[in-house]
Amino acid sequence: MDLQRIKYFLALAEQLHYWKTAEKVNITQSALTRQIQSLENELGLQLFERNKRNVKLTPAGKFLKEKWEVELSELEYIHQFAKQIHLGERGTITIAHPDSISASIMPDILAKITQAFPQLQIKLVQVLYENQLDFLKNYKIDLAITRDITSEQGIKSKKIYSDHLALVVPLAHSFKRFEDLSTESLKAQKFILPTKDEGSSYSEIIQALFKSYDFVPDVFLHSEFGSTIIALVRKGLGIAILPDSYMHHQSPDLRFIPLPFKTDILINWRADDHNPVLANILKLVFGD
Amino acid sequence: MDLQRIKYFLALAEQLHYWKTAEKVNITQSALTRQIQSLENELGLQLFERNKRNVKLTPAGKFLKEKWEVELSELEYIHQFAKQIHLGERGTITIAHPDSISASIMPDILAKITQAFPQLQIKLVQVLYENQLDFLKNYKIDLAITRDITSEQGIKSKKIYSDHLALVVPLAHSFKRFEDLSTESLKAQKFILPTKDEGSSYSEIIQALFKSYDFVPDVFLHSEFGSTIIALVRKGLGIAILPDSYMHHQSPDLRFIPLPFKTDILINWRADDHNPVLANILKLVFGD
DNA sequence: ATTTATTAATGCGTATTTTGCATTAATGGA
DNA sequence: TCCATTAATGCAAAATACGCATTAATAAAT
Repeated sequence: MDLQRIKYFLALAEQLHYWKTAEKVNITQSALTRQIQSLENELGLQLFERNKRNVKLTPAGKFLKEKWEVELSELEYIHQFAKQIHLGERGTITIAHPDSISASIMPDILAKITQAFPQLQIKLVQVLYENQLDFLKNYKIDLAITRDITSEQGIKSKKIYSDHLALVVPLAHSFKRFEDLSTESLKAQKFILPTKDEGSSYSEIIQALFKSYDFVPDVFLHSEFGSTIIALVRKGLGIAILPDSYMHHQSPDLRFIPLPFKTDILINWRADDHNPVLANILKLVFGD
Repeated sequence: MDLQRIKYFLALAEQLHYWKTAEKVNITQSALTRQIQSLENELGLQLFERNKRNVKLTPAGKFLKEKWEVELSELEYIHQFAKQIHLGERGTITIAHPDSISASIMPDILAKITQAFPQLQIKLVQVLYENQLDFLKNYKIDLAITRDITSEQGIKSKKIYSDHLALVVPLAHSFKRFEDLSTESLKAQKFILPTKDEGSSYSEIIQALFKSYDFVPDVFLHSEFGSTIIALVRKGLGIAILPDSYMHHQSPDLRFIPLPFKTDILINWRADDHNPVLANILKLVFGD
């Protein structure tokens, strides 16, 4: 059954006149007659009660007019919706990102996305560092924003930002500026650091930092969660090293002392992911 | 857009394999390929992500699979429903009938209808005698059961039943049997009779009855409603003449004395009414 | 009663679309 | 590197849809 036929039927059901209807839908009266006839045959019922003079809907025709009108407009809506999905204007994308950037570049990225594609549904999730790539490969997330470089097969990555590491100390602490730091003064500190992850490029940078001062830090606590670390530093339990993105989190009683070490933020996605939503987002993020 | 195409799409979306699907839906792989292609063109989007080796739904395709499945089954249901309307198995019919038969032949008729066509919706209405034909012609009712013969243009009628008139008296009344009646004894009675309607064949029969006894009755009250008349007789306010169908109404303290006058019950409908529901009901009522 | 105007159905030739067959081209696995 | 698999495509045949002209039925006008 052709939907076009149903449209012809609806037009005729409105006009109840073959000639006028045929003209309106841009076919000849003969074609219209046959379209209606074949529609009737296909359904095995009569749609119109007609003689050579008058056209009138049968009860079944009246019923179908009402139902088909609804059904067709539903279909039209569905097709529009599908088109939007095709164009990547509609759909869902799940993004994992580290806590550190949730107050710095994430708001910018999200603002850009929602402005360009207001119909998009974005799910933000927190994923442990070690799970990020697994989740990406297993379609649990579509986009992973990380500080780690990966050379995994089938995953594409691109740097979108880089920030400096910073030493985080309470306001009252004796460290005020970078120049206050020395191997001696650092050795005396208790450190709160991120979980040391084998092969994580982020923890390698931190290790490189300590190596530049040529000592092994006294780490009394590891945590994967920046906000936990910040809370502990604020309580005076130690000092930390964090990306200076955390400065954007409101922490009035802390001091961030920038260090000459940079940490990159990368965006990772499946190379074979053809979801148009992803393509749009990547275009948006790299576009300018 | 042909619904058949959508069915092909759904089959392929299930199998994700052109050859197997083509075999299943009884066309060649080449035809299926082209059907999907033209569907994609028509919608302006891609349904499958495919190379020479694998077939996979795109996000839009996945969305449409779900939606179309629902929509198609809805359409199928609608078409079945319409078919039932066409066959007169489904729909609404409005019937007017006199109060007198609501406990005699109406239950039989209604039982027959609901048994044969359980999906039918029947509306019963009470209409004043004088309005019956008007309502019928103006599509306010579809079937009028009356005691009056009509020769109205465009209305068809057929007798379905006839019952006797009966004299209705309180049990204590001196009239016990038909033989008790005489012109003299009748003259002494007070009568409660139906509204005298010009040209109504029913009131003509009652007039004929009195003429056979050769007197003019003392009518102290007219009412169109049989149940009102019965209530008045029970209170001892007079005696009445009613169709003996009223015997089926529970009236323990009344006596019905059958009279040798018959009154017909007719069923009336519009001659140009092609509603299949009507045809079915007429067939049922006259069928046996 | 007869004529006229209107209008849905239909016969027929043409144009368009769809189909099947055979072949091609791409791809994953041995 | 070769082979098996499988979606796409060229082409001719079949099916379908279309428009034109005509027909048949009917309501309105005379």
